[in-house]
Amino acid sequence: MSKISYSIKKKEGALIKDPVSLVKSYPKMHVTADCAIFGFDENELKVLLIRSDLAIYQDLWSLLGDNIADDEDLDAAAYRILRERTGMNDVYLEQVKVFSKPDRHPGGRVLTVAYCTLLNTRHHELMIHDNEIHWHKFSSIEELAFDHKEILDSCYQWLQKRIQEHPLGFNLLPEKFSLRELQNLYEAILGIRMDRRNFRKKFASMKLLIDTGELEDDVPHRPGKLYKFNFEKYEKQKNSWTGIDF
Amino acid sequence: MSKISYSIKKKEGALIKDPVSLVKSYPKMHVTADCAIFGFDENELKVLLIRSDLAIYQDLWSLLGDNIADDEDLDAAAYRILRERTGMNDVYLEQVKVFSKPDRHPGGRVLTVAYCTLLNTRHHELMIHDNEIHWHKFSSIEELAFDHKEILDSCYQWLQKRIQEHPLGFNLLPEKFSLRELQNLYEAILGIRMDRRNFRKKFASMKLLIDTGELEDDVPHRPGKLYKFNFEKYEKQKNSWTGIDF
DNA sequence: TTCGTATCGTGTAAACTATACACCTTTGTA
DNA sequence: TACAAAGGTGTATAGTTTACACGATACGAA
Repeated sequence: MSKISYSIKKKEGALIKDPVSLVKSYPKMHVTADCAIFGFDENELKVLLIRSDLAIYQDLWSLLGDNIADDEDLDAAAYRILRERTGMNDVYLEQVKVFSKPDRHPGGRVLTVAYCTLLNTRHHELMIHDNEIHWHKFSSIEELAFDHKEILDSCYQWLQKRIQEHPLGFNLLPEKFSLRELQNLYEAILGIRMDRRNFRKKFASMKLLIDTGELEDDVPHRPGKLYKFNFEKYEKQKNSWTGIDF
Repeated sequence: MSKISYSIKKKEGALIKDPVSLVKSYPKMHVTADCAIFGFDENELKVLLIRSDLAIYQDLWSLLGDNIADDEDLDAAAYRILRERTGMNDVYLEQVKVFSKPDRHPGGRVLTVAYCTLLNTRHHELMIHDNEIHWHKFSSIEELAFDHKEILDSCYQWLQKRIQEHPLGFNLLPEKFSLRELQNLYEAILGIRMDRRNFRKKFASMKLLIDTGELEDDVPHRPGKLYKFNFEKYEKQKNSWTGIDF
């Protein structure tokens, strides 16, 4: 039984009137948020990494992370990290999992909350000025500092699962995109090939795509129509949403 | 930008040789684990709650929780809480989400990691000796101490979703159970009625039920067959598992 | 012992959904 | 002008899900 277990409080018998001194008697630990920042570019899933500044992880890369400030909500901390590093505010971001192995950080016990972040690299690339930060192909990332490879793999699995339940993929694409780009994205993330006609039918039946009336203009072949994702309509119906299924 | 942001470290230029003093400079906070402990009894979903010992939450109940010890993994902490309160070791338990609002605890900032726990009440009821702890009907829980109602609701939503992807429900049932009990469980958790024949077909097609050859012996009508869940077979195939779908 | 009640156990037809598959069109480039 | 590359579309088949009904069995009460 832990030395600081709940049962100690109960032995006092009477109700506790001073929660502040109670909480002060509890142990504290370091807490960070780490963001697995995914982008999609040249038909490949990319991850934004920073060069580790710890000597023992020399030449290794790590996820972007930071401490949680004393009065800061975790989601706010994750948004702050994104804002500081990419300059962007309107980024899709979701909490994935806490990583808590006592020895996961060489500097002592640090608990970290993993966030999965999806953004469009084109939209964001110009705002990154730190040349220690780069986009890496997800498929060629082999080793990272700390337990960040494990965290990244968890976030990728989370993404694979989540993208089949909700249309998150649009956060990785430009505002206007062709159906081919959309299909390439799904194929890259899920690691499977799909039938083009069936893929189009599936998205057509969701009725969440808006035909912009525009065409691609930078392809060396017949250009496809450009669509926008109907975020508003999706927001309205997502409570009764049951999944996409590929 | 946060006062304790990552970028401060980078200004030093050279690589950091002493991660321990680096980490010591970070802020610390209190961290707990709270368990939403679900049971199933009399065709109802139940939750194990403890009477709050804080005066400001007098007459309110709360989830079972405790601090994380300095050298303790989060999952280990959740198991410890379960072991201390129910006496059980072999309980199904999964991390759900971190709750981090700065003002969620009246005694100061306490970050908590929510765990969803499933157990069979019959198997465990005798081992609970603390009379401040009771099973409550999930459907009649209206207010809890702290933000525990919000946490419980998140865990319930997690359970509803998860039980449609993986056969977790068996953790809430006795070792041997009838198909009617199994269906009652799913109907209670999902809040829907199902066709008995289709429900049976679905589970039959999974081939994860073992016919014990025994019959119910405490029902005032024709007894049903008793089955066991084939945990071993499920463990082997769960990596390639794609879902149940009700 | 018999009857009423509650549940058990089972199969099939219809509706729906997912899959496999091919051809002509459009654009750009050589 | 013809070749290369992808766009855009429809249909038939297989597979899955749903809706639905009846005889059998056990218990309890009269």
